[in-house]
Amino acid sequence: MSKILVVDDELDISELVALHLARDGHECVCLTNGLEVFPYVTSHQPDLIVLDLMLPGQDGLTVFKRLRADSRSRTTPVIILTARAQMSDRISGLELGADDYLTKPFSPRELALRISAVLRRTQRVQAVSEVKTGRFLLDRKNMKLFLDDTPVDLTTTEFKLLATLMENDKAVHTRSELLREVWGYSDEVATRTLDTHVKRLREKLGDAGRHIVTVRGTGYQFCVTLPDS
Amino acid sequence: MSKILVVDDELDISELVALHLARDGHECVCLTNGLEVFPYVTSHQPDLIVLDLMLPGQDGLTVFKRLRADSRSRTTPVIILTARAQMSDRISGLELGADDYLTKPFSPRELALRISAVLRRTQRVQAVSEVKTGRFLLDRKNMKLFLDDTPVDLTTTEFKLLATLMENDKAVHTRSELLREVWGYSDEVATRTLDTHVKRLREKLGDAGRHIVTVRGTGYQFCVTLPDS
DNA sequence: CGCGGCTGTGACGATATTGTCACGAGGTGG
DNA sequence: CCACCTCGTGACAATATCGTCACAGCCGCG
Repeated sequence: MSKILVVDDELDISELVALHLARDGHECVCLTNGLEVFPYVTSHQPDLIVLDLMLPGQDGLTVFKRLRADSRSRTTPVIILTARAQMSDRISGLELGADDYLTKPFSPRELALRISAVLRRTQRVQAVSEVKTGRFLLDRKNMKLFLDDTPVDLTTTEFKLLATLMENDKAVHTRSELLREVWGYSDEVATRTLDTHVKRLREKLGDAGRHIVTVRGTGYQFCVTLPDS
Repeated sequence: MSKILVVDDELDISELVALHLARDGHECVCLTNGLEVFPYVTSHQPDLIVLDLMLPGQDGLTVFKRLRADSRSRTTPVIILTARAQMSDRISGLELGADDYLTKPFSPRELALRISAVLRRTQRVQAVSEVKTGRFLLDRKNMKLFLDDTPVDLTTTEFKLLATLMENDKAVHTRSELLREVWGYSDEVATRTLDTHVKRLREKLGDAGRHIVTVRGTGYQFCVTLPDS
């Protein structure tokens, strides 16, 4: 469900945590060295990071500060793990804007619950702006489409058309409905504009263009799953 | 700065907390009875609620569940106060989506820090003073840009524009959004001001100017990494 | 007071996007 | 099987958007 990065030099803790997270359906990656964190985060974009402060290579607090200073990871949720003796570190972490922290020793169930709570907050925001269905991810806020995680450049009209079609899987949109919602036409017009745009959209989508299904005499629908043929 | 509602039947705790919060510039209101919370929240819309579980009238957990069930308060940040003996309640609170919790006895400073951390997440009150990403280092405090560790002289408007674009990697900023945030325009204006400044900024950045990407029909985005081409 | 730096503006050209047209392909009903 | 209707497509023109440039105004400083 979500990509969780766990950074802890104690392998028994990481493995126990990973087991719990996998049970919740998350994809979990474990790192043990502070120097590995930043390169991993900027290239893999995890949904959440569990970060121990006591790390070899580069200590957790330095790693955290760097994550918060970089525009690619400054909003990535981070839960900091602290030892009881490190009360001052935990307060420093809070001051830097960690999303949560947990004091060792902790129960894996509690960590899993905190992770769920943080993800719920951050994914609630995402749910409003993103539509993810099948091979498609539609980012409304940024007017971007990703197909198989690859960005596809769409014009604003193409994006609006696709977004309208994807709003409800398999919903059939009439031509007049699409012309009204995407183009603002208010009355019946005989125009090939819609056809041309559907064509251009299908071209840009390549083989995934067939997810836009023509309903003859009515309009078009978007189908995530297609019958094999 | 923010309206904080503190709900605790122990007045000495509430008053100590209120004193600390006032020191941080917050406006603090204290309630002692669980039945008073919901009516107050729906009419006053506090920015954050500190909620003790042990309450007369209506216990804190029931109050919290009601807050989360109502659309007016579903997203209001809540920090739950628990006694050490109530470990099961604290986990129940997390499962319901509390933003944080604190176990009694606690230091008022720690609560104040947690409140700041939660408000920071929900309100984006503070911006990181330094943004370092890729070849760029943006020093907000001194209004300085360093490109490949070399200082680049920017005017105040150029700096504000770049800082806004760099806030979140790949976030697309519309023209009207940029005109509002950098120039303070409040309505739609047809102006080439933004284009001219983007041009001047790109000139000063040299080859790194291509990190400012035009999104036709929408505006601009800042991309730390660019596709090779 | 003059000069230089900064900023905003409008005109114009370049580029991208969009709409239209004509024609053919494909589907459907009689 | 044929006529008719609907849709797809390629080419082209129109329109919208962005980039650029030159200039003017403002402000601060020497």
